[in-house]
Amino acid sequence: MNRVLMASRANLSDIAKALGVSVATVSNAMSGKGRVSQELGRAIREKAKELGYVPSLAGRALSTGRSHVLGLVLADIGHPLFPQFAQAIEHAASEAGYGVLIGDSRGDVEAQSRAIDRLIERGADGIVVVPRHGTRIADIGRPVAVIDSASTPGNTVAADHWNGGVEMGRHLLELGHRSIAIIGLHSDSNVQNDRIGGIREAFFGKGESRLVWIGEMERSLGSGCPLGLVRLVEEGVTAFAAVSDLHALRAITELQQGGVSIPADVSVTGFDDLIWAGVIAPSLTTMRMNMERIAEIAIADLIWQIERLNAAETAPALPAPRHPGRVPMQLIMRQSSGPVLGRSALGDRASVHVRSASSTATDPA
Amino acid sequence: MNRVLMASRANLSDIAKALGVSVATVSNAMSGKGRVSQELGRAIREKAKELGYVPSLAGRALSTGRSHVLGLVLADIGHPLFPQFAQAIEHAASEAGYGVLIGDSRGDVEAQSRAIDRLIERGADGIVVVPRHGTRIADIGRPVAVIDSASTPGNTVAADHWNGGVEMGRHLLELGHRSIAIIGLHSDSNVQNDRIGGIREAFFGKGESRLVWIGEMERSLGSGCPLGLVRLVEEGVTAFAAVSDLHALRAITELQQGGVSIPADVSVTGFDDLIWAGVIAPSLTTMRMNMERIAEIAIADLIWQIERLNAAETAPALPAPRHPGRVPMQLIMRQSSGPVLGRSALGDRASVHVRSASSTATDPA
DNA sequence: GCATAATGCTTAAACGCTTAACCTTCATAT
DNA sequence: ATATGAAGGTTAAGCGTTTAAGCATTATGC
Repeated sequence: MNRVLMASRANLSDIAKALGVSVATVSNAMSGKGRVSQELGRAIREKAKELGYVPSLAGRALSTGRSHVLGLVLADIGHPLFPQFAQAIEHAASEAGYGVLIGDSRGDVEAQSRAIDRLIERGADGIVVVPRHGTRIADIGRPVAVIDSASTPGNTVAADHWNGGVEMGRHLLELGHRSIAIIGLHSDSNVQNDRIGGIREAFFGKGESRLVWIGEMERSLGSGCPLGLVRLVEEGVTAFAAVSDLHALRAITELQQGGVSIPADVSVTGFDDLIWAGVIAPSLTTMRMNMERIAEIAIADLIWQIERLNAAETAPALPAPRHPGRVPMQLIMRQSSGPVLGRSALGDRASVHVRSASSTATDPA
Repeated sequence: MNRVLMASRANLSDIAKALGVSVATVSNAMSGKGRVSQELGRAIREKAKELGYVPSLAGRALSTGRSHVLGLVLADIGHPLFPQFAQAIEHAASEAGYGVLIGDSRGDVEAQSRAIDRLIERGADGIVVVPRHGTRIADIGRPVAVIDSASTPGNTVAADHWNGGVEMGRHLLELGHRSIAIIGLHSDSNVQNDRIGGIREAFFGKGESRLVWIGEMERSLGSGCPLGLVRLVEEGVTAFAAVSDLHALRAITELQQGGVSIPADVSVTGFDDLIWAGVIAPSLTTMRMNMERIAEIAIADLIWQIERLNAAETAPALPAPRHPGRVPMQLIMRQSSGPVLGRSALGDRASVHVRSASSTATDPA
């Protein structure tokens, strides 16, 4: 029965007492639900403001059975994209009057379910999950919105990774690239597979694309091992399309270290537009998700589910807010991708050395 | 009065009814507070498990006035370090039985206070703040733990950025570097200032250190502009100590693009050990915070404050858990820092040219 | 002019939990 | 033998909100 923390906070009954009305009336006036006269309503709201009234979420939660809190579970909370997610989700949720409780799954699949359970126990009305690659979210007895990839079963909304891939492929084609290497981590991520699929679709019949799986190489050569990209350049690859900025960064530094100039000698592109993408040299051409939109949709869907549960048998059928499900990605063109220069891409290492001087990709030297 | 969401959840009274005892007894048995016989206690806990009892946080919160939820406000939620923070805080809080509600301040100072207010309104028992540079946290009427830098007023706990700087400076000195450039963003970040101060302290009397402020350069040259680091190399700088991996990355790519080889020609070091620090080429030598420890301390302090408020006049004085306040940082040695090679650092661009693929800014042509 | 309805408000119960206060019963000290 | 106290419960109040139901009072329909 501790009153210290909440000390000075006025509650409904304070307002009621001050105005000589009943608590119920005050509640009605504040929520606009019951029947209250115009003037009394105004007076109450005024008094509320005057007393600095802030509704007690705990009281409300107890009474309504809804906490107005959403859980956010990122499978890989360590992922650099997490901030963007968190920010977008928090914003969208907050706009809708919900708070966001974070859950950590420490990367591991089983822990993911535990994290979800914990959030539910804490009273979350619904959960937003960005699942670990290849995980299927078990049916917990509460609304869930899954953000992953359109090809993930149960997916609610996602960036259109496939089309993003297609666009990225086209971008490279337009620049004249005909032989590229796609860099991915491993094949059990739906997101990556979609992106790769898109790129390949764009290249189908128009160019050659080979695959570099970082995961496999690291399994045999150890984490952080060189990817042998310079050799690929010698073999004629003129562009590297990484499915994540993280891998693109790795590629750029490895190539630069190997004396390959970007974008003069080869182009490198990424995905996600991570925070540093714009400030490295050369700045990274990448494909960006519309997080705000994705978050909005996920939250809207979640809230719709929650409200539907409430309406239950009462209302016949709340109209489902049908959304696109796939949100377009946006190509951010920067310096790391450029036109293929007119030279035999193969074996001409000497010219690479000479010309690479500056990033003036157009220098005919 | 909606029962749908919480549908099947058993409550204390269900257990009480099933066992023919009073609710209070069940509550006591579960919390271990009141007086309950061994056997009854066991029986109750058993029944609770059988019925899948999960305490209602809302009920408890309403009754005790404590929500067991902490707020986390990152000034710059977009910062790449955020995931680490969030993860560590969530873990520490969760261990202590608290949930973590996130608040977004969208970078801006005034929004930071609003975010804090919102969390308080949502009933957070206390707040963890990683403030925006140079912000002072106003006294909200609730426990706060500030994580920033020891030189920030009101700071609760922080990595020992200064000593981290000293260690980094020593590391470079040991490698033979006598002329370095320190790269920072702007001078109103206490964290950066501490790091810089430490590095300079190490170099004091033993070598020369100059400063590069990215913020200033960008103000005149535009965001993402080149920092002119190659020129500094020509002037004799043999190492760049960035106060953040973000800037180190920028330096590495710019140097590599300029044909400077790392670590053969110059060394580059960072701070924070961001996720990609280990996989770029060359992998980045950096200074890492002990987030787990910092989070632990912050949470412990917060909970202590909360409990003290509860104890109020009751107990005379809970012993304050005095903690170090500054948590040591750890040097992660990787490939980007190496010994100064035996050559005149100045003007010997030829050797640089030969070894590195290309050059431009330095090309005498 | 009378049944009916709408309006404006109050009463009271409920949500699930905690906790102070009280009531037995039995063991121990005096 | 009687006061004392501990042990093991129970009762009941309270946290702040919502909401169904009730009750006057005033407006509306015919």
